[in-house]
Amino acid sequence: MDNKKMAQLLFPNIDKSPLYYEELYPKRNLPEGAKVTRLGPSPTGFIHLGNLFGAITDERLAHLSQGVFFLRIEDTDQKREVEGAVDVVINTLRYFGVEFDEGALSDGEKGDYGPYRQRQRAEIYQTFAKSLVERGLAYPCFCTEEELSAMREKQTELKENFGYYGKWAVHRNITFEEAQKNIQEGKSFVLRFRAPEPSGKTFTVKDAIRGELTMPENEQDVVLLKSDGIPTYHFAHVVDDHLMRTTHVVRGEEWLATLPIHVQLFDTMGWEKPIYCHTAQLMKIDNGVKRKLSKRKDPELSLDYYKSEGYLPGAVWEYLMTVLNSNYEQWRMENPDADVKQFNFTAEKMGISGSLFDIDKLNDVSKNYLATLDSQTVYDYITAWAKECDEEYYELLTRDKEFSLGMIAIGRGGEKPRKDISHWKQSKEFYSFFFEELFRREDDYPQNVSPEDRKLILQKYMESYDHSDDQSTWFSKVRAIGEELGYAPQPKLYKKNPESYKGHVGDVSGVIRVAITGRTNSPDIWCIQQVLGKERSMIRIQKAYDEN
RNA sequence: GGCCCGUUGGUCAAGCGGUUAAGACACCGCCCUUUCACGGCGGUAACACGAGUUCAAAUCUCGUACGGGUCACCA
Repeated sequence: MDNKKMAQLLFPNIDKSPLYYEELYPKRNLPEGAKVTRLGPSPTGFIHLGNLFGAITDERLAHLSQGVFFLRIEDTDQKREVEGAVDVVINTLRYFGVEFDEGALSDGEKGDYGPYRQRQRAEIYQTFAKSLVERGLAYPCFCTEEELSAMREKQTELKENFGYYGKWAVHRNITFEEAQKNIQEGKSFVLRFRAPEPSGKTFTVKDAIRGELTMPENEQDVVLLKSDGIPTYHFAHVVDDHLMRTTHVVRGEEWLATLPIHVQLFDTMGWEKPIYCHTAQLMKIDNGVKRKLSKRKDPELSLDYYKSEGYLPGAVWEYLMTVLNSNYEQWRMENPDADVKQFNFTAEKMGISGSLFDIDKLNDVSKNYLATLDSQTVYDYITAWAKECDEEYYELLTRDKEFSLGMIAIGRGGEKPRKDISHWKQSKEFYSFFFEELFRREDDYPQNVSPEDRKLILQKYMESYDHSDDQSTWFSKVRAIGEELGYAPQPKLYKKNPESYKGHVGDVSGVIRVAITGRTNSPDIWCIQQVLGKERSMIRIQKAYDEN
């Protein structure tokens, strides 16, 4: 009877019963095997690759099974909340192609299982908390922060386990009268779970990624509701994922340690547990040490970074898929043109040890991905990116669209497309010589060619140049110029008899290449000249001639 | 410190008691080739260590080492 009184004392304003909510949020009517997943970011304004990693897992699991993927904002910690962070989360995820079926949206909510912002669910948590008090499974704790840290110090001293449990749980057996007195004195309290007496027992759960896990039962009297009446993650997770009828909980392995709490809570509530999928952490090398990606230390791993560098969402997906599912690359080789969504993504194929984030691999995947796009598509993406991130580049790209399209088209399409570009920011570097504003000589002329010959080559080149020559005519002229000056028309000839020649046609074209592009390495010169136009090409040759 | 998770080449990784221990990225060499890129061929390079179980162990068990996570009125 005391428990009922206690419950009423603690939650005088709660008048609904758990049953009310059970009926309000009935089981979902979904096809057999459909998975319900959720992403539960806290609105701190920082969203990183790890979040996307999890989001993709959630999204694939749900949609491959005709299930539901929803967004729940876990804003139970008011202190850490950053203004506008919810929109940042939603917009960033949308940019990266993660769409939710229901949940919190920037302009409201969608779905029948809301509200989807945890602070708005306070009453729901309190209803279930109240029922736990009634059952004698939760109690108020009036310890202050100071008292708790003093306790912790003592535990350290005595080398006992930290925490609020067993004999350390000072308010565990608080009486109704004591509680009433404290409340009347205006003391604030948290609601703690009354864990079973320490027994040393273990239990096992099946994790979809890790298989069978054996862990000790929880014996900590964890906090269910904070003094402001808002739940901790543990309680919110259990209540929400039950009422929202989540079937699969995907989260990072840092949650493994608290899994015993969650399992115990589900069991005492008498609810069916979701299937847990604890993903491996994305790691990075820092001073030779492999460590978890950290929000504080790794701003370059925030999703905004990839956006601002101009990595395409599709490319990032492609990369993440190779990390997420070990058989993805194999599948991709067999299905080069298939949509990534056709891949049969499974939790079982996910790795269990932390993966290092590999920027080289991302770049490679990204190059392959971008090579499959047509010029117009690339133009659209690249200008959209530049508009937001690089005004100068945007101006250059858009002042003559046909020109830019021609530039992008070089080496694109066909059997063996060039793979020069991994992300848009880098494309500016790559394309720089197409624009007078960015053009400069970066490399030296070929060593084999003397300064005198250099000048002669450029002169003869100008004299013989005809913009309407096709590629092979053009090249045979270059060859002829070289031959006249003593350069082998074929590299092979030169290699056979290096003494008989000054160099070979590659050296001759190298001079022209440096004159036109400022570099020793570039796409095909003829193609570049066609895009540049006769006039600009000749100006560059002339300029190089004058400088030599 | 307690508890939990992990450890296959430089990186990502297949592997599920018998394999010459895949593949991808990076690197190197060769070929193709006017440079580069693309493409093709080839190469260097790995089961953390020690016991045990077994005819047989990268695979199972136990220790050790190392790495990571977690022990909040944060998620």
